[in-house]
Amino acid sequence: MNIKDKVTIDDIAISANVSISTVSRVLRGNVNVSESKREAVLKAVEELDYQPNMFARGLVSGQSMAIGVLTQNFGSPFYDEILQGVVQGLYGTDYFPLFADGQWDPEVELDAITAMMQRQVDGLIIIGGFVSADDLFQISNRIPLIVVARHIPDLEDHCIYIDNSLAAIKATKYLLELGHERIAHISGRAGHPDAYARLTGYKKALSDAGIDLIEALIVEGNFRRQSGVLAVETLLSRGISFSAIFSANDQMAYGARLALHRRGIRVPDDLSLIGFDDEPAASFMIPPLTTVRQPAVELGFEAAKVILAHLTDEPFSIPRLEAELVIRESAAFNR
Amino acid sequence: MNIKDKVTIDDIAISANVSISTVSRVLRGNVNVSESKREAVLKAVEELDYQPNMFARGLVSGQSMAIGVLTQNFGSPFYDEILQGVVQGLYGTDYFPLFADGQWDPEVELDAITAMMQRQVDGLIIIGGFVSADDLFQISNRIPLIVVARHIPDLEDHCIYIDNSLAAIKATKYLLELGHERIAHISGRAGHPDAYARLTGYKKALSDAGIDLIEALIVEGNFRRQSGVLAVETLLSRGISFSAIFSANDQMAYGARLALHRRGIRVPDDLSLIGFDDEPAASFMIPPLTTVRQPAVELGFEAAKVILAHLTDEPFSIPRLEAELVIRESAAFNR
DNA sequence: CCCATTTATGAAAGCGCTTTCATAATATCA
DNA sequence: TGATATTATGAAAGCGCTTTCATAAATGGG
Repeated sequence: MNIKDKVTIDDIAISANVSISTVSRVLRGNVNVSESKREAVLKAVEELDYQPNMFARGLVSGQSMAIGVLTQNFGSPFYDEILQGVVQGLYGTDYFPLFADGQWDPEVELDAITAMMQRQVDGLIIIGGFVSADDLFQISNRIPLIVVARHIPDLEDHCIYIDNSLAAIKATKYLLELGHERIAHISGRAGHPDAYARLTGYKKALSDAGIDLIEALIVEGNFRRQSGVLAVETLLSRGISFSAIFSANDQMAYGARLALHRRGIRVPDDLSLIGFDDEPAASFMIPPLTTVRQPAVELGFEAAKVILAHLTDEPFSIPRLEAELVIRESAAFNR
Repeated sequence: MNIKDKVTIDDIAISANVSISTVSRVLRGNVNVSESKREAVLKAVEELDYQPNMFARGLVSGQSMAIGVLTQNFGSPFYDEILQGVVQGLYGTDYFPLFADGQWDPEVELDAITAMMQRQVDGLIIIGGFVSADDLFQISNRIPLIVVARHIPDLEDHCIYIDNSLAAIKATKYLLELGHERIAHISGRAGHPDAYARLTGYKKALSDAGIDLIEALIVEGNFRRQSGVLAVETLLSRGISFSAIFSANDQMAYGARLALHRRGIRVPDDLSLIGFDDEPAASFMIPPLTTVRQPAVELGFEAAKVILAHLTDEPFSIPRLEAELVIRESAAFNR
């Protein structure tokens, strides 16, 4: 058919023997066009395999029909699930998602946001990340913005997130109910709000139960698997006894599990282990991991829906989602 | 500063008291402009926080400075690693990746490709997928195209992939060397070329070793974890003895591992297990999974580099990458 | 110190599309 | 049947930018 040279609206107009205005009209489909011309145009479009140039279209309409989606890392199960939610939420609509990877680095994130805004995205979904609240605030009054899995007080009605502290309380409480008193905690990356909230929840649950906090039972991880093994090594080397571990995410729980395995410590017979996130892989851990489920897909899905509502001026409200405990086999009664 | 209304090149021109031509020139930076005006322009750009409209720029230049990247599924570790490679390969260049998720569905894939082409991407990287060779061929002579992790005979010099059959031979051979003779195989999704190639390699290795193929030792999976557990159930229910399993990917190996765990079959003591891909999580399986490593990140990185070379008319050649066996602890001598 | 170059700059065209505006064709009603 | 309201259609403007073209200013050589 056509080799290389792009087919433009002019080609269609000529081929269908109408003006470009008419071509545009049948393509947009919102104005009256006689049946005969409509058919002629459609036929020409078909024959020449015409694909409208979104740049030209966007330039005049001011809309790109694209939504920028900034994730932190392709390959991070929790974030990937949110992404899937966004994909699902946008599928079948006229909007196309433009994804970017922030690499856990505020500078890269900002670059990506700039690049997306230069590409005239009609809205922005930012998943987690470290961009300052200030910057986000600036962005939010330039373009519809939804922040997922992160809570920014000044941007209350732009944030879809779950209460991490509450979720951590659920996890810790469950361990408490199983009779564990000396519960270790592998915390998340220092300075990360989620890490902080989960740690806070852990402490709260303990104090609510009237149990004294033992600082030596807390080890700092960075949310990555390897830091889970390191954490267990550290914990063990401290020589304090404990019967359960609450890990601030599943990834580190896997690492912890491996370290325990190497030491011949059985889970849950000798030690109970509980994670956070409920990644798809969690139910395939040996033994299947008891964890706190974050409704990741829903988070992404809702974000897509809310931003869509934004763009179409429909009313909407930020949904409030909650984490729930998923009981599997990695935690058992203390004995 | 500026609330909502977009700053255009005209605003800069007025503010810097020069013509828009001059503004454009200092921004593009390839023509002489007097130092004083250059500074004035830069200052205005800074003050007004001007961000060029890529649509306008792309419309006239015919270039979008964007590269479309089609993956199959955000959250699929192997694909995500390739994506990371692409991100790394493109980082710091003037090109921005536009990602799309094909959802393992040729129709969705085609839609995504269309959407990206309408957005005038300068090049396309397609990772795996089911788009017909024919369609890909069409695409390839419209736009620079690189296909990753898939081999299409007619598009030899557009494909970056590894020899899956050879890789499967390595895995099977290793099991053979460990003294296993009755080796089961959990194959990948029916109709998938990689699945077929790996199955072929498995058969080849057996026949090379003079071992008769036992059809009942082959179970069909679909590359997902759950199918791994099903596969083991099926295998076990067939009542044939076997001392090792070669799974066509790591995901199914995890599933298999869980099923084995449930049955109380120890790995590797009672049964050896070997995977394919070497996902990041593989080394955290209990026990750490022996597997065939696909150089996923490199695959993506090279794809980015090759397409970049394409776009800048630099010479390049398609790199040939190979899989290698990663020996960990899930496979042991047969006894 | 004058004429030929070179350099800096603005005006204007044009990228592919949408949409207003004007006009021609057609339908509607008293 | 004539006047008016509707409907269909093309011409043209304009979206924000890059780049050619033309011109004015600066430079240099004899």
